[in-house]
Amino acid sequence: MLRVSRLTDYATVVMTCIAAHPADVLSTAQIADEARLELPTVSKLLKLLGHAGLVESFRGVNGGYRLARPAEAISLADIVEAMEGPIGMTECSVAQGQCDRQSQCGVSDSWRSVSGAIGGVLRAMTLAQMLAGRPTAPAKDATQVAQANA
Amino acid sequence: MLRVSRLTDYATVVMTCIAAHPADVLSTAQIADEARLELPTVSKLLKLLGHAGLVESFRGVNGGYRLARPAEAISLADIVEAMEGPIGMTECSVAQGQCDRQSQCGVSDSWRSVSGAIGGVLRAMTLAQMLAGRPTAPAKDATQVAQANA
DNA sequence: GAAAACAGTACCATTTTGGTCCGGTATTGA
DNA sequence: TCAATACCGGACCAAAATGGTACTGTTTTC
Ligand code: FES
Ligand code: FES
Repeated sequence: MLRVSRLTDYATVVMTCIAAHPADVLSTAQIADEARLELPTVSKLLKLLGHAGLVESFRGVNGGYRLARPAEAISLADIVEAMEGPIGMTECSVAQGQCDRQSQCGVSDSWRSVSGAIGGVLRAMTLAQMLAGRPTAPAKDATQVAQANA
Repeated sequence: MLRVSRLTDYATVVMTCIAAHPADVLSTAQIADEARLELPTVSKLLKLLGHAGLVESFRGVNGGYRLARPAEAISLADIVEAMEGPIGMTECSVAQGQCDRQSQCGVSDSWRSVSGAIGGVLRAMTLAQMLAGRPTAPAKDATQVAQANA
């Protein structure tokens, strides 16, 4: 179904919850409650997101998490990459030289091209736009352009 | 890694092989040989592609497969949908109402938007372009537009 | 009617995913 | 000082998806 993993979906939910309280440091329990997700799951998500530098963590009593940058400076691509690693549509295109067919294979260049385009779409969607929950104009423009080119 | 399944990758290889011989009806064995893939695997792929109406099949001696439409009229989106079903980035966005969080969840609209944009990118890449193996200008344009919007 | 070649389906091994748990460490504050 | 809070880093497991293969049936040609 060409889908993103469920954890990645949840990660966006968690990030919007955190972004909704820009001033506060929220504990995992608070975030889990607000996102309506299980606490251990949220904990795992936040570890990944922290590792990617998207959230800051604070230990000890009254510890928790906070966005590391303003929501405008965090894109959907950042979140997806934090959860799933680099964006590449095919195995061949990331593991350069692993596929013994690559020399004769004419499609790898095309796949790399569309991977880049999809990365662009993901970069165009910011956390701030997701928080607003509105139609998000830029992605729509990209759709129209792509369709016009087809 | 936000990747398409390996079978889908192989499907594009198989489709370009078939497209390279627009006049002939190729047997599964010939296609497997040309694509350097295992015969049973190619057989499975072609069955799927046939169901989706992308290739025509002919039974009996000297049977085989042929493109159902010209390569210019087959997009990467067609192939991906044939292999993986409808393009939707999240489980929630396809199974409307399955997710009990949907009412409070503010991100589903954003995901739907990017799913549409990504569908546009996939629709913009035709089999003919993949066959040419060249940089494929349209997808690049889409990338630039998306990045400009970011 | 024999051979060629696709159709359908069932099956299994492996990998990936989703989800949970636990011992360790840092911070706060009584 | 010391206990409570809360993140950190793993290990761990069950379930699902994936990929690959095999087998039986049907259609067409010669
Ligand atoms: S590069 Fe591996 S199949 Fe194309
Ligand atoms: S609609 Fe299911 S998590 Fe957003």
